[in-house]
Amino acid sequence: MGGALLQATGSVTSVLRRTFQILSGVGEKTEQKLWQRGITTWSDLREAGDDRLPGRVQRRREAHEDQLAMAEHHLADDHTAPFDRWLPDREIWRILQEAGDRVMYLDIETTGLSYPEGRATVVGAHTDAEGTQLLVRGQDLSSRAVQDLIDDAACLVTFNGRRFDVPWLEREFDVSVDVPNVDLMYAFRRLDITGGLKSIEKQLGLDRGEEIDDVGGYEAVKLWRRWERGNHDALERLLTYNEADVVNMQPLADIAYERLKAEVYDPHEPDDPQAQQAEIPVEDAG
DNA sequence: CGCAGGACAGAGTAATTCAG
DNA sequence: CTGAATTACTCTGTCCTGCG
Repeated sequence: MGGALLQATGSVTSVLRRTFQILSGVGEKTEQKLWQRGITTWSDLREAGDDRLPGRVQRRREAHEDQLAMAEHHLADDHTAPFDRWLPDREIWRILQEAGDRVMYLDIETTGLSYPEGRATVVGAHTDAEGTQLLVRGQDLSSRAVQDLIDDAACLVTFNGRRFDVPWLEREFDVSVDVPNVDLMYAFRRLDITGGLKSIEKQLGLDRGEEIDDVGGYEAVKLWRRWERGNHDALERLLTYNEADVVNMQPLADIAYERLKAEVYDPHEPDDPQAQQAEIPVEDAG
């Protein structure tokens, strides 16, 4: 695999640093056009002559330079938060690789679906750096603890968390969540993989321990009630369940990232004279 | 069971391309 | 070059989803 090393230059640059949709007036199509013309990184864009750029990009050059400088600046400081606002929602997954081991997989259990009748019972988080932390109501679950947890993250990964977990935490614990949130539900929906977390795990062949295979969301509510009535095992089971959720989200996120990258970026890779891919159709009419 | 917000469709506007 | 046709982007409004 001698030659692969040279080509690997391309894959070292994360998708986020190939992303032009953070720029004004640049959407999906314009970004693809840039990629196909061999302008694949931010520095490519800065160095490209006007003759290689679509008109709408030429005309916005000054604004784009400011926007790129801003993006570089935030990235250098590990501030991924602004990208959550700059990127169209469907592309927020591109932040994932940038956050490295500060990606936090987050999942909460509650006593029901609606607030404020329901209350959070377990807040579970998993990171490569810290492992799994489970905050339990009545023990170590507090606004402070939740805020500390979130402040450590450069990026959250949740399942339906944009609509459930994160707004819930913001309301019940009055925390501010100033980090991007990659919601795997939407990432997978984009890959035509639909269903709940457990269903998707199954579809992808990920197995959780069989002793909690049958635990669903509503079961988590009942487990908490049993624990409140004095059943110690019920809490153990609930915690095992929550931990499985946050731990399993990591491979899910990896799969989603790789597949989305393959779907979104790879088909628009520029023709590389060193890597003659015979199957790239040449259909450029201009 | 309630909900925020994502997908999708349609309309309106701006930019780009193309024929002549 | 010009005007028309095409393409891209943005905004608004509906519908629908999976969370415990």
